[in-house]
Amino acid sequence: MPRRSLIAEEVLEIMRRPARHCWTLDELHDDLTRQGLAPDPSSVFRAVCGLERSGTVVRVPLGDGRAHYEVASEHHDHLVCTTCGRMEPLACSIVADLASRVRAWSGFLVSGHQLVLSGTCGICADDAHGTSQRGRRRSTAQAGKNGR
Amino acid sequence: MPRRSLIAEEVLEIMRRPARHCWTLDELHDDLTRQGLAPDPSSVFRAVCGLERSGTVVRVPLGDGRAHYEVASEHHDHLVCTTCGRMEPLACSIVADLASRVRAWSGFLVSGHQLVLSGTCGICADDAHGTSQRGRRRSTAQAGKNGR
DNA sequence: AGACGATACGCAAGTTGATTGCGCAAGTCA
DNA sequence: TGACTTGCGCAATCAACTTGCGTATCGTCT
Repeated sequence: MPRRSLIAEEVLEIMRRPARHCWTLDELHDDLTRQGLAPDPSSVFRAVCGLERSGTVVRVPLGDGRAHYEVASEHHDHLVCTTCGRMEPLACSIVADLASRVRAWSGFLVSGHQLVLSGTCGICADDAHGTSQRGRRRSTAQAGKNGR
Repeated sequence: MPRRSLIAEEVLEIMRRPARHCWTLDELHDDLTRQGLAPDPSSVFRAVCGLERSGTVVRVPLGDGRAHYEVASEHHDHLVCTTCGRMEPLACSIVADLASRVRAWSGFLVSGHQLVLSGTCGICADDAHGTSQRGRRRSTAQAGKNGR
């Protein structure tokens, strides 16, 4: 039996929380630190690596030059709100027929895809219009985080 | 008048060649070196930065942790062959109706997207099957270039 | 033509995020 | 309990990108 790793367990529990959908190593490390554990970044990295190796979490290339991780589940795509920075999963069935269309179109055999949609999430759109009479949940939404 | 930059001009000319569709800084630097110029990598970086700032080229986040650049044109998406490493542009109209579907589906206002399809290109699929009744249109496939 | 200011570019160093080596401590198994 | 394995902190390394600085060169102005 593999020896249990405290950090890996905590990481997994953090990642299973619905508050957020996708984590960078940094964010995980911050969360762990906030919880009282103050692990070394390398330990977080190793924990996530282990989880990835075991197939529990997957790495999501979001195109911002950092590694993002999420718990493994049905393949899905991602919506990134450019206003609040939140990320939402997007049922991938919505692009399911793409493969066959592409194949017919160019002979390319699609075996996987990575789609990231950016724009404004419902909440932020409401805010912008001032219509916002709604219980705006907005997690720790750290805004921005653009530019490298 | 801005002073002309030899490197930027060469970079642009390389990127306009049809042989390839998407370049990393390294690849550009290699090509330039092969041409006899042997610029400093930082100069290539600055040249590309300038071109990007002027809107002549755009950075394409391909999710492999490196910066890829291509000449700016109509927005399009990308097909990456996992066998030969080639990258092809994919007319983006093929995912054009996605935005409205997503909006209806989740209230998310899509303003942009980045889609990378991976799989096997027609050539590699033919090769694998030996069936090679290739009539498939295709440009100059240069192989290799996987791995990090 | 010569002076001058701005820019390109090479060199070297710095930054950032990811990854690895090493050694100690703690857990597991026999 | 002793040997072996594994988790984890610390520090170092790596890769890709980015920046600072000094010099060479260009374009313009007089």
